[in-house]
Amino acid sequence: MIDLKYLEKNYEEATDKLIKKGVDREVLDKLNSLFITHKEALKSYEDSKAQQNQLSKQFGTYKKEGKDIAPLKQEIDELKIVINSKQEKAREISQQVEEYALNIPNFPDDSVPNGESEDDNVELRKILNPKEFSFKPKEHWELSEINGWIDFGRGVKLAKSRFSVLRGDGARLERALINFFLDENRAKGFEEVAVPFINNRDMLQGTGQLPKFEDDLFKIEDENLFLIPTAEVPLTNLYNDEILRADELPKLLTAYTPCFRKEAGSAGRDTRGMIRQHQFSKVEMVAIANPQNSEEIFQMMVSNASDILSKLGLPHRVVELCYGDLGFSASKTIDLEVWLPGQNQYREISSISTTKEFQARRAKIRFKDGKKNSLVHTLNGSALAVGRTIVAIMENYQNEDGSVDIPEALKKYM
RNA sequence: CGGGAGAUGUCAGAGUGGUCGAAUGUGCCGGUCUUGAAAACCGGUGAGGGUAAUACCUCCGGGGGUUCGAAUCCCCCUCUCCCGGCCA
Repeated sequence: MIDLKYLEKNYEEATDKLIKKGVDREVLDKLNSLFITHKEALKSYEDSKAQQNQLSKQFGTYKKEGKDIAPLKQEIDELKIVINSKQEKAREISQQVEEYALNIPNFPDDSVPNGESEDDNVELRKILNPKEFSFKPKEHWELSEINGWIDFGRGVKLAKSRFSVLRGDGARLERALINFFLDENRAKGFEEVAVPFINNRDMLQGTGQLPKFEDDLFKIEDENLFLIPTAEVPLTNLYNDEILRADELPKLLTAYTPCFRKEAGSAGRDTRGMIRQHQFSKVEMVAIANPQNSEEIFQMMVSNASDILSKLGLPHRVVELCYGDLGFSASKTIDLEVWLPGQNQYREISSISTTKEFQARRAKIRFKDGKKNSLVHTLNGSALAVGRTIVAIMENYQNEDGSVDIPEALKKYM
Protein backbone atom coordinates (compact mmCIF):
# COMPACT_ATOMS: atom_id res chain seq x y z
CA MET A 1 0.00 0.00 0.00
CA ILE A 2 1.22 3.47 -0.72
CA ASP A 3 1.82 5.96 2.09
CA LEU A 4 -1.35 8.07 2.19
CA LYS A 5 0.32 10.80 4.21
CA TYR A 6 2.90 11.12 1.48
CA LEU A 7 0.14 11.32 -1.11
CA GLU A 8 -1.55 14.08 0.84
CA LYS A 9 1.57 16.12 1.45
CA ASN A 10 3.14 15.77 -1.99
CA TYR A 11 -0.01 15.48 -3.98
CA GLU A 12 1.24 16.74 -7.36
CA GLU A 13 4.46 14.79 -7.36
CA ALA A 14 2.75 11.62 -6.16
CA THR A 15 -0.09 11.75 -8.65
CA ASP A 16 2.30 12.39 -11.54
CA LYS A 17 4.10 9.18 -10.75
CA LEU A 18 0.96 7.14 -10.43
CA ILE A 19 -0.72 8.54 -13.50
CA LYS A 20 2.31 7.48 -15.51
CA LYS A 21 1.70 4.03 -14.11
CA GLY A 22 -1.82 4.06 -15.44
CA VAL A 23 -3.90 5.24 -12.47
CA ASP A 24 -6.74 7.68 -13.15
CA ARG A 25 -6.40 11.12 -11.62
CA GLU A 26 -10.02 10.98 -10.45
CA VAL A 27 -9.29 7.87 -8.42
CA LEU A 28 -6.40 9.60 -6.69
CA ASP A 29 -8.43 12.73 -6.05
CA LYS A 30 -11.14 10.62 -4.54
CA LEU A 31 -8.73 8.66 -2.39
CA ASN A 32 -7.01 11.78 -1.14
CA SER A 33 -10.25 13.53 -0.22
CA LEU A 34 -11.54 10.38 1.45
CA PHE A 35 -8.34 10.19 3.44
CA ILE A 36 -8.70 13.78 4.63
CA THR A 37 -12.39 13.36 5.39
CA HIS A 38 -11.62 10.26 7.36
CA LYS A 39 -9.07 12.03 9.51
CA GLU A 40 -11.62 14.70 10.36
CA ALA A 41 -14.39 12.22 11.04
CA LEU A 42 -12.12 10.18 13.26
CA LYS A 43 -11.01 13.21 15.22
CA SER A 44 -14.59 14.23 15.81
CA TYR A 45 -15.52 10.74 16.96
CA GLU A 46 -12.54 10.52 19.27
CA ASP A 47 -13.34 13.85 20.92
CA SER A 48 -16.86 12.72 21.72
CA LYS A 49 -15.60 9.39 22.89
CA ALA A 50 -13.17 11.10 25.26
CA GLN A 51 -16.07 13.05 26.70
CA GLN A 52 -18.05 9.88 27.24
CA ASN A 53 -15.15 8.15 28.94
CA GLN A 54 -14.90 11.12 31.25
CA LEU A 55 -18.59 11.04 32.15
CA SER A 56 -18.54 7.30 32.71
CA LYS A 57 -15.78 7.73 35.23
CA GLN A 58 -17.83 10.36 36.99
CA PHE A 59 -20.74 7.95 37.02
CA GLY A 60 -18.74 5.50 39.07
CA THR A 61 -17.72 8.19 41.54
CA TYR A 62 -21.26 9.52 41.90
CA LYS A 63 -22.57 6.08 42.61
CA LYS A 64 -19.99 5.46 45.27
CA GLU A 65 -20.80 8.76 46.90
CA GLY A 66 -24.50 8.04 46.70
CA LYS A 67 -25.27 11.05 44.51
CA ASP A 68 -28.20 11.18 42.10
CA ILE A 69 -27.06 9.68 38.82
CA ALA A 70 -30.21 10.20 36.76
CA PRO A 71 -29.19 13.51 35.12
CA LEU A 72 -25.73 12.17 34.35
CA LYS A 73 -27.17 9.07 32.77
CA GLN A 74 -29.41 11.13 30.60
CA GLU A 75 -26.47 13.23 29.46
CA ILE A 76 -24.48 10.15 28.53
CA ASP A 77 -27.43 8.57 26.78
CA GLU A 78 -27.78 11.62 24.59
CA LEU A 79 -24.08 11.73 23.89
CA LYS A 80 -24.10 8.07 22.93
CA ILE A 81 -26.48 8.71 20.09
CA VAL A 82 -24.07 11.27 18.68
CA ILE A 83 -21.10 8.98 19.20
CA ASN A 84 -22.72 6.06 17.47
CA SER A 85 -23.45 8.03 14.36
CA LYS A 86 -19.98 9.58 14.34
CA GLN A 87 -18.41 6.19 14.76
CA GLU A 88 -20.40 4.66 11.99
CA LYS A 89 -19.51 7.50 9.68
CA ALA A 90 -15.81 7.23 10.46
CA ARG A 91 -15.87 3.50 9.97
CA GLU A 92 -17.67 3.76 6.68
CA ILE A 93 -15.17 6.26 5.30
CA SER A 94 -12.28 4.24 6.60
CA GLN A 95 -13.51 1.20 4.68
CA GLN A 96 -13.73 3.27 1.54
CA VAL A 97 -10.21 4.58 2.05
CA GLU A 98 -8.96 1.05 2.42
CA GLU A 99 -10.84 -0.16 -0.62
CA TYR A 100 -9.30 2.55 -2.75
CA ALA A 101 -5.85 2.38 -1.22
CA LEU A 102 -5.45 -1.38 -1.64
CA ASN A 103 -6.04 -1.01 -5.36
CA ILE A 104 -3.41 1.68 -5.96
CA PRO A 105 -0.09 0.39 -7.33
CA ASN A 106 3.29 1.25 -5.89
CA PHE A 107 5.22 4.40 -6.72
CA PRO A 108 7.95 3.74 -9.26
CA ASP A 109 11.45 4.57 -8.08
CA ASP A 110 12.92 7.83 -9.41
CA SER A 111 15.45 5.87 -11.41
CA VAL A 112 12.83 3.98 -13.42
CA PRO A 113 12.97 4.86 -17.12
CA ASN A 114 9.98 6.44 -18.81
CA GLY A 115 7.90 4.42 -21.21
CA GLU A 116 4.55 2.84 -21.65
CA SER A 117 5.12 -0.76 -22.59
CA GLU A 118 7.52 -3.63 -22.82
CA ASP A 119 8.98 -2.02 -25.94
CA ASP A 120 10.31 0.87 -23.87
CA ASN A 121 12.27 -1.28 -21.44
CA VAL A 122 15.97 -0.54 -21.34
CA GLU A 123 18.56 -3.18 -22.09
CA LEU A 124 21.41 -2.78 -19.61
CA ARG A 125 23.76 -5.48 -20.84
CA LYS A 126 24.05 -8.74 -22.73
CA ILE A 127 25.84 -11.72 -21.26
CA LEU A 128 27.26 -14.56 -23.38
CA ASN A 129 26.81 -14.58 -27.12
CA PRO A 130 24.17 -16.78 -28.73
CA LYS A 131 25.66 -19.86 -30.27
CA GLU A 132 25.75 -20.21 -34.07
CA PHE A 133 23.90 -23.29 -35.26
CA SER A 134 24.86 -25.14 -38.44
CA PHE A 135 21.22 -26.12 -38.83
CA LYS A 136 17.93 -24.38 -38.17
CA PRO A 137 17.34 -24.67 -34.42
CA LYS A 138 13.98 -26.08 -33.41
CA GLU A 139 11.56 -24.80 -30.84
CA HIS A 140 11.34 -26.72 -27.57
CA TRP A 141 7.95 -28.27 -28.34
CA GLU A 142 9.31 -29.67 -31.57
CA LEU A 143 12.26 -31.11 -29.69
CA SER A 144 9.99 -32.65 -27.09
CA GLU A 145 8.20 -34.56 -29.83
CA ILE A 146 11.53 -36.14 -30.67
CA ASN A 147 12.98 -36.76 -27.18
CA GLY A 148 9.73 -37.21 -25.27
CA TRP A 149 10.66 -34.89 -22.39
CA ILE A 150 7.37 -33.01 -22.32
CA ASP A 151 3.97 -34.65 -22.76
CA PHE A 152 1.57 -31.83 -23.51
CA GLY A 153 -1.44 -33.94 -24.49
CA ARG A 154 -1.61 -35.95 -21.31
CA GLY A 155 -1.19 -32.83 -19.19
CA VAL A 156 -4.33 -31.48 -20.82
CA LYS A 157 -6.12 -34.78 -20.23
CA LEU A 158 -5.24 -34.81 -16.53
CA ALA A 159 -6.23 -31.20 -15.89
CA LYS A 160 -6.93 -28.88 -18.79
CA SER A 161 -5.14 -26.79 -21.37
CA ARG A 162 -1.90 -25.12 -20.24
CA PHE A 163 -0.93 -28.12 -18.13
CA SER A 164 1.81 -30.52 -19.14
CA VAL A 165 3.72 -33.54 -17.95
CA LEU A 166 7.48 -33.93 -17.77
CA ARG A 167 8.80 -37.40 -18.42
CA GLY A 168 12.04 -39.30 -18.19
CA ASP A 169 15.06 -37.05 -18.57
CA GLY A 170 12.71 -34.06 -18.78
CA ALA A 171 11.43 -34.80 -15.28
CA ARG A 172 14.96 -35.50 -14.05
CA LEU A 173 16.16 -32.24 -15.52
CA GLU A 174 13.51 -30.35 -13.59
CA ARG A 175 14.59 -32.00 -10.36
CA ALA A 176 18.25 -31.32 -11.12
CA LEU A 177 17.57 -27.66 -11.82
CA ILE A 178 15.63 -27.20 -8.59
CA ASN A 179 18.51 -28.63 -6.60
CA PHE A 180 21.08 -26.64 -8.53
CA PHE A 181 19.20 -23.37 -8.02
CA LEU A 182 18.64 -23.96 -4.31
CA ASP A 183 22.30 -24.81 -3.81
CA GLU A 184 23.41 -21.69 -5.66
CA ASN A 185 21.09 -19.50 -3.61
CA ARG A 186 22.19 -21.12 -0.40
CA ALA A 187 25.80 -20.41 -1.31
CA LYS A 188 24.86 -16.71 -1.54
CA GLY A 189 23.49 -16.73 1.99
CA PHE A 190 19.82 -17.53 1.37
CA GLU A 191 18.10 -19.75 3.89
CA GLU A 192 16.29 -22.64 2.25
CA VAL A 193 12.64 -22.81 3.25
CA ALA A 194 9.85 -25.27 2.47
CA VAL A 195 6.47 -23.57 2.59
CA PRO A 196 2.75 -24.30 2.18
CA PHE A 197 1.63 -24.07 -1.44
CA ILE A 198 -1.73 -22.80 -0.26
CA ASN A 199 -1.99 -19.46 1.52
CA ASN A 200 -4.91 -17.55 3.00
CA ARG A 201 -6.47 -14.29 1.90
CA ASP A 202 -4.58 -12.06 4.34
CA MET A 203 -1.23 -13.26 3.04
CA LEU A 204 -2.23 -12.72 -0.59
CA GLN A 205 -3.32 -9.24 0.35
CA GLY A 206 -0.04 -8.66 2.16
CA THR A 207 2.02 -9.14 -0.98
CA GLY A 208 -0.46 -7.36 -3.25
CA GLN A 209 -2.13 -10.11 -5.29
CA LEU A 210 -5.42 -9.37 -3.54
CA PRO A 211 -7.88 -7.74 -3.68
CA LYS A 212 -7.17 -6.58 -7.20
CA PHE A 213 -6.05 -9.73 -8.96
CA GLU A 214 -8.33 -12.40 -7.54
CA ASP A 215 -9.23 -13.50 -11.07
CA ASP A 216 -5.64 -14.57 -11.66
CA LEU A 217 -5.62 -16.97 -8.72
CA PHE A 218 -6.87 -20.51 -8.20
CA LYS A 219 -9.15 -20.39 -5.17
CA ILE A 220 -10.00 -23.34 -2.96
CA GLU A 221 -13.75 -23.70 -2.96
CA ASP A 222 -15.52 -22.85 0.31
CA GLU A 223 -12.25 -21.93 1.95
CA ASN A 224 -10.46 -18.67 2.35
CA LEU A 225 -7.46 -20.20 0.64
CA PHE A 226 -5.62 -19.82 -2.65
CA LEU A 227 -2.95 -21.75 -4.51
CA ILE A 228 0.14 -19.56 -4.45
CA PRO A 229 1.07 -17.86 -7.73
CA THR A 230 4.68 -17.54 -6.56
CA ALA A 231 6.78 -18.38 -3.49
CA GLU A 232 7.10 -14.64 -2.98
CA VAL A 233 3.78 -14.86 -1.15
CA PRO A 234 4.66 -17.38 1.58
CA LEU A 235 8.28 -16.25 1.87
CA THR A 236 7.53 -12.56 2.31
CA ASN A 237 4.57 -13.23 4.58
CA LEU A 238 6.66 -15.45 6.79
CA TYR A 239 7.10 -12.24 8.75
CA ASN A 240 3.59 -10.86 8.29
CA ASP A 241 2.60 -8.75 11.30
CA GLU A 242 5.94 -9.15 13.00
CA ILE A 243 8.52 -6.76 14.38
CA LEU A 244 12.05 -7.91 13.68
CA ARG A 245 15.25 -6.88 15.41
CA ALA A 246 17.54 -4.73 13.30
CA ASP A 247 20.36 -7.20 13.82
CA GLU A 248 18.41 -10.05 12.21
CA LEU A 249 18.14 -8.16 8.92
CA PRO A 250 18.42 -8.89 6.12
CA LYS A 251 16.43 -12.10 6.05
CA LEU A 252 17.46 -13.86 2.86
CA LEU A 253 15.07 -16.65 1.94
CA THR A 254 14.78 -19.09 -0.90
CA ALA A 255 12.23 -21.76 -1.69
CA TYR A 256 11.21 -24.08 -4.44
CA THR A 257 7.47 -24.17 -5.07
CA PRO A 258 5.08 -24.89 -7.86
CA CYS A 259 3.28 -21.72 -8.91
CA PHE A 260 -0.35 -21.62 -9.99
CA ARG A 261 -1.74 -18.92 -12.23
CA LYS A 262 -5.02 -18.70 -14.07
CA GLU A 263 -3.43 -16.58 -16.77
CA ALA A 264 -6.72 -14.76 -17.15
CA GLY A 265 -6.33 -12.26 -19.95
CA SER A 266 -3.50 -14.04 -21.71
CA ALA A 267 -5.73 -16.05 -24.02
CA GLY A 268 -3.91 -16.68 -27.26
CA ARG A 269 -0.47 -15.82 -25.86
CA ASP A 270 2.15 -18.56 -25.86
CA THR A 271 -0.49 -21.23 -26.23
CA ARG A 272 1.99 -23.64 -27.71
CA GLY A 273 4.68 -25.13 -25.51
CA MET A 274 5.71 -24.67 -21.92
CA ILE A 275 6.33 -20.92 -21.76
CA ARG A 276 3.01 -20.02 -20.16
CA GLN A 277 1.42 -22.71 -18.01
CA HIS A 278 -1.16 -22.75 -15.22
CA GLN A 279 1.32 -24.63 -13.08
CA PHE A 280 5.07 -24.19 -13.19
CA SER A 281 8.05 -24.72 -10.94
CA LYS A 282 10.09 -21.85 -9.68
CA VAL A 283 12.85 -21.24 -7.18
CA GLU A 284 12.36 -17.85 -5.60
CA MET A 285 14.54 -15.48 -3.61
CA VAL A 286 13.05 -13.09 -1.08
CA ALA A 287 14.80 -10.49 1.03
CA ILE A 288 13.39 -8.73 4.07
CA ALA A 289 15.78 -5.81 4.36
CA ASN A 290 16.71 -2.72 6.25
CA PRO A 291 15.88 0.19 3.89
CA GLN A 292 19.45 1.37 4.43
CA ASN A 293 20.98 -1.38 2.32
CA SER A 294 18.10 -2.77 0.30
CA GLU A 295 19.51 -1.37 -2.94
CA GLU A 296 22.71 -3.37 -2.46
CA ILE A 297 20.70 -6.50 -1.86
CA PHE A 298 18.66 -5.82 -4.96
CA GLN A 299 21.81 -5.72 -7.07
CA MET A 300 23.11 -8.85 -5.38
CA MET A 301 19.90 -10.68 -6.31
CA VAL A 302 20.21 -9.58 -9.93
CA SER A 303 23.80 -10.79 -10.17
CA ASN A 304 22.94 -14.05 -8.47
CA ALA A 305 20.25 -14.89 -11.01
CA SER A 306 22.48 -13.76 -13.85
CA ASP A 307 25.41 -15.83 -12.55
CA ILE A 308 23.26 -18.93 -12.44
CA LEU A 309 22.32 -18.46 -16.08
CA SER A 310 25.97 -17.97 -16.93
CA LYS A 311 26.95 -21.14 -15.10
CA LEU A 312 24.39 -22.96 -17.23
CA GLY A 313 25.96 -21.35 -20.29
CA LEU A 314 22.72 -19.65 -21.25
CA PRO A 315 23.05 -16.34 -23.15
CA HIS A 316 20.83 -13.68 -21.66
CA ARG A 317 20.33 -9.98 -21.31
CA VAL A 318 19.57 -7.74 -18.37
CA VAL A 319 16.63 -5.41 -18.90
CA GLU A 320 15.31 -2.61 -16.74
CA LEU A 321 11.53 -2.26 -16.86
CA CYS A 322 10.01 1.11 -17.71
CA TYR A 323 7.15 2.80 -15.87
CA GLY A 324 4.41 1.19 -17.89
CA ASP A 325 5.69 -2.35 -17.61
CA LEU A 326 6.19 -2.38 -13.84
CA GLY A 327 4.01 -4.74 -11.86
CA PHE A 328 1.50 -3.62 -9.25
CA SER A 329 3.72 -3.92 -6.18
CA ALA A 330 7.08 -3.15 -7.72
CA SER A 331 8.98 0.07 -7.25
CA LYS A 332 11.74 -1.10 -9.55
CA THR A 333 12.19 -4.27 -11.56
CA ILE A 334 14.99 -5.85 -13.52
CA ASP A 335 14.20 -8.76 -15.80
CA LEU A 336 16.61 -11.37 -17.09
CA GLU A 337 15.73 -12.56 -20.54
CA VAL A 338 17.24 -15.77 -21.85
CA TRP A 339 18.04 -16.36 -25.49
CA LEU A 340 15.83 -18.93 -27.20
CA PRO A 341 17.39 -19.88 -30.57
CA GLY A 342 14.29 -21.82 -31.64
CA GLN A 343 12.11 -18.78 -31.12
CA ASN A 344 14.93 -16.51 -32.23
CA GLN A 345 14.27 -14.07 -29.39
CA TYR A 346 14.97 -13.26 -25.75
CA ARG A 347 12.27 -14.36 -23.28
CA GLU A 348 11.84 -13.47 -19.61
CA ILE A 349 13.24 -16.10 -17.27
CA SER A 350 13.68 -14.09 -14.09
CA SER A 351 12.20 -10.93 -12.67
CA ILE A 352 13.74 -9.20 -9.68
CA SER A 353 11.84 -6.45 -7.90
CA THR A 354 12.02 -4.25 -4.90
CA THR A 355 8.69 -3.13 -3.50
CA LYS A 356 10.38 -0.87 -0.95
CA GLU A 357 7.79 -0.38 1.84
CA PHE A 358 4.79 -1.22 -0.31
CA GLN A 359 4.33 -4.82 0.78
CA ALA A 360 5.72 -4.18 4.25
CA ARG A 361 2.97 -1.64 4.89
CA ARG A 362 0.28 -4.08 3.75
CA ALA A 363 1.78 -7.05 5.53
CA LYS A 364 2.82 -5.03 8.60
CA ILE A 365 6.44 -6.17 8.56
CA ARG A 366 8.50 -3.86 10.73
CA PHE A 367 11.82 -3.76 12.50
CA LYS A 368 13.17 -2.05 15.60
CA ASP A 369 14.85 0.98 14.15
CA GLY A 370 16.51 2.38 17.25
CA LYS A 371 13.65 3.53 19.46
CA LYS A 372 10.91 3.36 16.88
CA ASN A 373 9.45 0.71 14.64
CA SER A 374 9.97 1.18 10.91
CA LEU A 375 8.77 -0.66 7.85
CA VAL A 376 11.24 -3.00 6.20
CA HIS A 377 11.89 -3.18 2.49
CA THR A 378 10.85 -6.37 0.74
CA LEU A 379 12.47 -7.71 -2.42
CA ASN A 380 11.78 -10.75 -4.51
CA GLY A 381 13.12 -12.41 -7.61
CA SER A 382 13.22 -15.68 -9.43
CA ALA A 383 16.38 -17.71 -9.42
CA LEU A 384 15.06 -19.14 -11.58
CA ALA A 385 11.86 -20.13 -13.34
CA VAL A 386 12.41 -23.86 -13.79
CA GLY A 387 10.07 -24.56 -16.72
CA ARG A 388 11.51 -21.79 -18.79
CA THR A 389 15.03 -22.92 -17.95
CA ILE A 390 14.17 -26.36 -19.30
CA VAL A 391 12.94 -24.68 -22.48
CA ALA A 392 16.14 -22.62 -22.68
CA ILE A 393 18.38 -25.64 -22.17
CA MET A 394 16.49 -27.63 -24.78
CA GLU A 395 16.75 -24.91 -27.37
CA ASN A 396 20.33 -23.83 -26.63
CA TYR A 397 21.81 -27.31 -26.16
CA GLN A 398 20.00 -29.05 -29.02
CA ASN A 399 21.74 -31.15 -31.65
CA GLU A 400 20.62 -31.57 -35.22
CA ASP A 401 18.99 -34.95 -34.48
CA GLY A 402 16.81 -33.40 -31.79
CA SER A 403 18.79 -34.72 -28.85
CA VAL A 404 19.76 -32.30 -26.09
CA ASP A 405 23.05 -32.09 -24.19
CA ILE A 406 23.10 -31.48 -20.48
CA PRO A 407 25.01 -28.35 -19.33
CA GLU A 408 28.24 -29.12 -17.54
CA ALA A 409 27.08 -27.49 -14.31
CA LEU A 410 24.13 -29.88 -14.07
CA LYS A 411 25.99 -33.10 -14.65
CA LYS A 412 26.54 -33.77 -10.97
CA TYR A 413 22.82 -33.34 -10.40
CA MET A 414 21.58 -35.96 -12.83
C1' C B 1 -15.31 -35.56 11.60
C1' G B 2 -17.17 -36.37 17.16
C1' G B 3 -16.18 -35.01 22.73
C1' G B 4 -13.53 -31.65 26.29
C1' A B 5 -10.28 -27.36 27.53
C1' G B 6 -8.30 -22.87 26.20
C1' A B 7 -6.69 -18.03 23.40
C1' U B 8 -3.95 -11.80 27.86
C1' G B 9 2.58 -7.94 26.68
C1' U B 10 9.25 -11.59 24.24
C1' C B 11 7.81 -15.81 26.90
C1' A B 12 5.37 -17.75 31.35
C1' G B 13 1.18 -16.29 33.86
C1' A B 14 -2.52 -13.25 37.28
C1' G B 15 -6.74 -10.59 36.45
C1' U B 16 -14.57 -12.55 36.34
C1' G B 17 -18.08 -5.38 35.63
C1' G B 18 -15.28 0.64 37.19
C1' U B 19 -9.25 4.34 38.07
C1' C B 20 -6.49 -2.07 34.12
C1' G B 21 -2.95 -1.12 28.64
C1' A B 22 -3.14 -4.69 32.46
C1' A B 23 0.06 -7.79 38.87
C1' U B 24 4.22 -10.98 39.24
C1' G B 25 8.16 -13.62 37.14
C1' U B 26 11.23 -13.89 32.75
C1' G B 27 13.66 -11.76 28.54
C1' C B 28 15.71 -7.22 26.62
C1' C B 29 17.99 -2.07 27.31
C1' G B 30 20.43 1.44 30.70
C1' G B 31 22.76 2.34 35.52
C1' U B 32 25.31 1.10 40.46
C1' C B 33 28.99 -2.40 42.11
C1' U B 34 33.48 -5.06 39.60
C1' U B 35 40.16 -5.13 36.65
C1' G B 36 36.30 -7.58 33.48
C1' A B 37 32.14 -10.76 33.81
C1' A B 38 28.46 -13.16 36.85
C1' A B 39 25.39 -12.35 41.08
C1' A B 40 22.83 -8.48 43.69
C1' C B 41 20.35 -3.82 43.58
C1' C B 42 17.96 0.59 40.92
C1' G B 43 15.46 2.43 36.51
C1' G B 44 13.28 1.68 31.63
C1' U B 45 10.73 -1.60 28.28
C1' G B 46 3.65 -3.78 23.98
C1' A B 47 1.14 -2.12 19.15
C1' G B 48 -1.56 1.36 15.98
C1' G B 49 -3.56 6.30 15.36
C1' G B 50 -3.04 11.44 16.92
C1' U B 51 0.16 15.93 18.47
C1' A B 52 5.41 20.48 17.75
C1' A B 53 5.36 17.81 22.26
C1' U B 54 1.55 16.67 25.48
C1' A B 55 -3.41 15.54 25.81
C1' C B 56 -6.58 12.15 23.65
C1' C B 57 -8.56 7.58 20.88
C1' U B 58 -8.18 2.24 19.71
C1' C B 59 -6.26 -2.77 20.67
C1' C B 60 -6.30 -8.44 26.07
C1' G B 61 -7.57 -14.26 19.01
C1' G B 62 -11.55 -11.91 15.18
C1' G B 63 -16.64 -9.96 14.69
C1' G B 64 -21.28 -8.54 16.96
C1' G B 65 -24.28 -7.63 21.53
C1' U B 66 -25.62 -6.21 26.87
C1' U B 67 -24.08 -1.91 30.13
C1' C B 68 -23.25 4.82 32.09
C1' G B 69 -18.74 1.63 32.00
C1' A B 70 -16.26 -4.90 29.27
C1' A B 71 -9.87 -8.35 29.27
C1' U B 72 -13.96 -9.64 32.66
C1' C B 73 -21.15 -11.10 30.98
C1' C B 74 -23.89 -13.07 26.21
C1' C B 75 -23.82 -14.77 20.85
C1' C B 76 -21.13 -16.14 16.27
C1' C B 77 -16.43 -17.29 13.91
C1' U B 78 -11.27 -18.67 13.76
C1' C B 79 -7.23 -20.96 15.85
C1' U B 80 -4.52 -24.01 19.57
C1' C B 81 -4.18 -28.16 23.00
C1' C B 82 -6.07 -33.04 25.00
C1' C B 83 -9.27 -37.64 24.01
C1' G B 84 -11.64 -40.64 20.06
C1' G B 85 -12.30 -41.70 14.63
C1' C B 86 -9.87 -41.41 9.73
C1' C B 87 -5.13 -41.16 7.51
C1' A B 88 0.49 -39.90 4.55
